[in-house]
Amino acid sequence: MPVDTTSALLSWYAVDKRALPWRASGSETADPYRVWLSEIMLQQTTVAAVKPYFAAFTARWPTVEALAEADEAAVMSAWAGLGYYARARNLIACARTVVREHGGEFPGDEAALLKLPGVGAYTAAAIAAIAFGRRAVVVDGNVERVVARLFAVSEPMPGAKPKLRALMDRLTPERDAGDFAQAMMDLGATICTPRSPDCGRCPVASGCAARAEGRPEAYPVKAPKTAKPQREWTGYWLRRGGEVLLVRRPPRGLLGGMLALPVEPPAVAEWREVGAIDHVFTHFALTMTVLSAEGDAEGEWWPVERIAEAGLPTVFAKAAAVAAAA
DNA sequence: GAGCCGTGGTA
DNA sequence: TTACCAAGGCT
Repeated sequence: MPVDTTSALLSWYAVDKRALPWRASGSETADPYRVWLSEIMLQQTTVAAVKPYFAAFTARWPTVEALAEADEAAVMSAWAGLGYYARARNLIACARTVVREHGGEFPGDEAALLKLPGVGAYTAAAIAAIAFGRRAVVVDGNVERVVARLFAVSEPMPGAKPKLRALMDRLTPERDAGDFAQAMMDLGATICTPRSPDCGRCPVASGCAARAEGRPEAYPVKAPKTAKPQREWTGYWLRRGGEVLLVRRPPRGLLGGMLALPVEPPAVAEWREVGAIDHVFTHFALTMTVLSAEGDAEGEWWPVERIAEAGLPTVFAKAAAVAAAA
């Protein structure tokens, strides 16, 4: 390579890194709690979406001890709208594990981090490197894309993952592994983007094999995706005076543990159709017909005027908006 | 290993 | 509008 890719990226990052709320500035030491919280929130989620949730969580629960003592329903409600709700369930379990089994201090070892709920290979490596200065090979979607382009890896995903990790291992320095990982992720997020990489601004373009081939956006190679099935649900808006019936969904699976509208009919006679909403999940598309009635049943009764504070997942927030307007 | 698991932004 | 995509983890 014409330039040392690792050194060039570290130099670029020192000057052009993004200022992010969970990122230590200047000579500050990264707070493992904030690094962990941000990494969990950032899983498959954009920086822009995470920012307000990170601010709200750190204001309300400034330490892992505070989060460990939090009411579970309050945490689930605070997470509402961010998606992938298993992350919130694991967040609580992880905070309690850190307090109970690690004296309230996050472990610095990658292997110990990997045992925590909700912490997988990527997150364990990221926390070890960023919050504890350990050398760890951090591989996320950005890293896979950047590395696939740097080396023009032609093997399709996900089969190429081991090769991409080995290449990242080769690039990762002994010191500054955390900065290097964040440099790779910043590069992937801002310059080496999926659809239209801005090679003119890239600090390592001269060493990029995909750039040399002329089609950097062709990497990483991916297999075609299958179409999403369409599903139909019915949502029930049961009113009792100024209140509406909500139910707690089962602890696992789709929207697990979240407050929701019933999707099985409460035993009420006179249902009236008030509208329908469309929503797209990761693996299926949904049309939900919304029925309304007056009556009584078992569950949590919530004031209709304060439905926005209930912490409903977006699909049910849409349905509630349709029903409340009818 | 492959399917499950949300949401909002972008082209 | 449709399709793709984002600092993945769990089973």
